[in-house]
Amino acid sequence: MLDLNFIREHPDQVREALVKLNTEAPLDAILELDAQRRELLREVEALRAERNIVSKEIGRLKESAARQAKIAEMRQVGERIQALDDRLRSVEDALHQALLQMPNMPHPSVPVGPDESHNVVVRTEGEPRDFDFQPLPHWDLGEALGIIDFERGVKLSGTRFYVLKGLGARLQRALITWMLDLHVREHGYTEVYPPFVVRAECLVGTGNLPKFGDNLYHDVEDDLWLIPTAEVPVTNLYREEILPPGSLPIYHVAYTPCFRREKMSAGRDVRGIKRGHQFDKVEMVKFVEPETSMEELESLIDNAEDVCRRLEIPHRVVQMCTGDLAFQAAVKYDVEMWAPGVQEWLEVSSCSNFMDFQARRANIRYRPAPGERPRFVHTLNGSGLALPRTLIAVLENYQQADGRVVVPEVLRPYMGGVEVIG
RNA sequence: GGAGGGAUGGCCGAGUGGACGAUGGCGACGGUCUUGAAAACCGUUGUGGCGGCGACGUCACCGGGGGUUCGAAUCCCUCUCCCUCCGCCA
Repeated sequence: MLDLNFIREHPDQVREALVKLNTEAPLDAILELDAQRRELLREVEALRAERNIVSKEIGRLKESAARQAKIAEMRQVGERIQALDDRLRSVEDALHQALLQMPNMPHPSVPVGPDESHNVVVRTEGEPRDFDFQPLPHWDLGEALGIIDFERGVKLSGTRFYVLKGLGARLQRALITWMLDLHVREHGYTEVYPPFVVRAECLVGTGNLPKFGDNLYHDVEDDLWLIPTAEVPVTNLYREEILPPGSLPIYHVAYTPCFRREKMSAGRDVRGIKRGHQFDKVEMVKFVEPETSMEELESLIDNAEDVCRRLEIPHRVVQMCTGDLAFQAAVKYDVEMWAPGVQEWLEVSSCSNFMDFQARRANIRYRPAPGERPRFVHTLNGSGLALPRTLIAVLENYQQADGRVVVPEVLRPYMGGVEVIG
């Protein structure tokens, strides 16, 4: 959510940003509703002040004609307050709804462009391996090795579901545990195990609702939502809280499954395990002081890249241009691993600085020092990493001519010493 | 799932229609006293909206929302959460 004061004072900046984002939002409605709200507030508060004073007088007066007259007078005032309150409430509801539709403002450093074709490759690390044979895509490797079962996944749950089996399941579990250990031991994160279903408020807090409900699984009976990412429960850990002085920065890392209906991506990437309705992810979430958030973003990206480095898989960092920026993000970088089988760069991590956008929605504040006024924190998050795509990259980069897959060095202790799959 | 009891400030806890944004205690912070500390004593100690350059004024907030009333922490409705007992259960 944007600061209403900011919108009121800089409507032209906001309008300009919307053009850069190549999107639309109810800016004019917000300005209009805000003006109405303030006018109504002024009126209703003056009446309330009057009523407060006279009501106290009434309490002191003995029963008399004068007292009855004042009561009658205040009854009228009460009716006017009631009427104004009703209008005020509907204006505030409409204003709030409109504000929830407003995307974050892009950070000044974000390159301007209409769509993903204008994203910028910031750096590339590692050399793609030289193959003396034709590297296979993971779906062929996985099936041949008996570690991915697509058909039975579909039998159980429909399209975009699959089953990992044997050393395939083990490899994913090894990756998860190793990544968690890496972020906890080397990068200073505290591990969190959150609920996988949340209330709607949490999704509003992170920015998934109300705009992107189509992409979520919703249990109607209990009105709970399956999380699309650990970002949702972990960011909302401190919803409606004022963190005491000295709390920041907070670094959390969580492993969770993620559930996405993918209605918006129907038909894309249907082959393999790249895009499923359910996938695992290790997610890093940071709560920091506003002044530090851009540096914190750098180290967050580096933490994600470190996973790639240690797995010895080539990766690159891509900065999203304004037209490809997520609704909630002020800045966003993707980390992509090279996958030689499918011959593409796979997005294994998405690292964003939301500034105070989520903090406003979720009302997450901190107190800089004892006695000082609370301020909104800045929130950031980044995958560290998404499992299916990392699994793809491992399988495809470490495949041998005979179809077997070598286990990356760092994972062997987590694989019970297994060095080769197949 | 059934029955009952609760939710008040950082914490504990009083308050059942009018001087209550809220008694008191604890904690924290500042001060007096002291060589220093403790004790004692004094003081400070929530969040947000609106108006104002500002001192400040004003409105709202006693779990959330709605209602009754001239007036609500207090009465009514509703939702959420917590606790106790019973049932079921990995």
